[in-house]
Amino acid sequence: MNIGEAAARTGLPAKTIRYYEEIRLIRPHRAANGYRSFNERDLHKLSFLARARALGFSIEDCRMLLALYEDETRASADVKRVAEGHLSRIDQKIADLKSMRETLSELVEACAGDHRPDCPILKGLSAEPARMPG
Amino acid sequence: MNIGEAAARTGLPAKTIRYYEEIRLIRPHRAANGYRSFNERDLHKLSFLARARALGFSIEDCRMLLALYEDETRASADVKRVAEGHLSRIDQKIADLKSMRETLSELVEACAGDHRPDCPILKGLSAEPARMPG
DNA sequence: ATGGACCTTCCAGCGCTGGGAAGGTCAAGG
DNA sequence: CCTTGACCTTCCCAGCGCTGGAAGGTCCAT
Repeated sequence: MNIGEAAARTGLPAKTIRYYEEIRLIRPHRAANGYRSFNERDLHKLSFLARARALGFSIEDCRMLLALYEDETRASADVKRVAEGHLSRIDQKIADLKSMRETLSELVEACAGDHRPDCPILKGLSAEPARMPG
Repeated sequence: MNIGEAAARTGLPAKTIRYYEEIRLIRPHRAANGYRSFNERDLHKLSFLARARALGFSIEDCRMLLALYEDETRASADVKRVAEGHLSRIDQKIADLKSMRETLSELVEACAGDHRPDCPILKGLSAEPARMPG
């Protein structure tokens, strides 16, 4: 099938599929007219990529996971290692965001949000953030 | 002072400071020899930017916040609106990451992580993710 | 005069698309 | 047979927010 149908069936934009081919994640055949030609195997790989990307795996993680997916002799430990690495990166991001959220919401709550110029948010951004007042 | 000292005192890399000038967030003077020359006001703005960026504000948010910071007649409501917008983006990101984390950790926990090829993580990525089995 | 630390500009790249131009190909309809 | 329009192709530019490197100018100490 052509790229349009592959896009429709995997939910990935055609642009993204071309990009995945460019970076050698997939290697669809070419028809005589030069069009990419996708088989069921390609579709599976694309769907796999779509799900892995939706879980936030980097492209390089995806490349590794796809290789393991295709390797019948893999050890599940190898897969698990990749996933655990990603999990800890997610945890780190969540922690960072929560910390930002904490600071920011304190500032927002302290701000009257009216017509006056006095603003704790700007004060907080212009001064070294004071530590817990206690 | 030169860019090196400005970098040391704000904690921002010199490259980043040059970039901020390029996108017109700051406009340091130039000395006769062509070197950028930073005054205290520039330093304050750079520190402000460093803190705003550390809280995850986008460059465009920073541009807006900096303009409000410099405008003595601002309304704190305008600042608050920017901050609240950012706060809700943070909340959305946290929610997304938590959702990823949830799915991923279920898969990781189900994986034996041994020498055998059987792997629930790969299975989960290759099949339509099953909804709660209940 | 020389060395090295500093400064300058410009160019390219990261991951991951998205947008759009310019052009080839195909199937259907007049 | 020719046109229309949907599809496909490649290529290049843009964006985020820097970051790296190359090539070269400036300054200061020795």
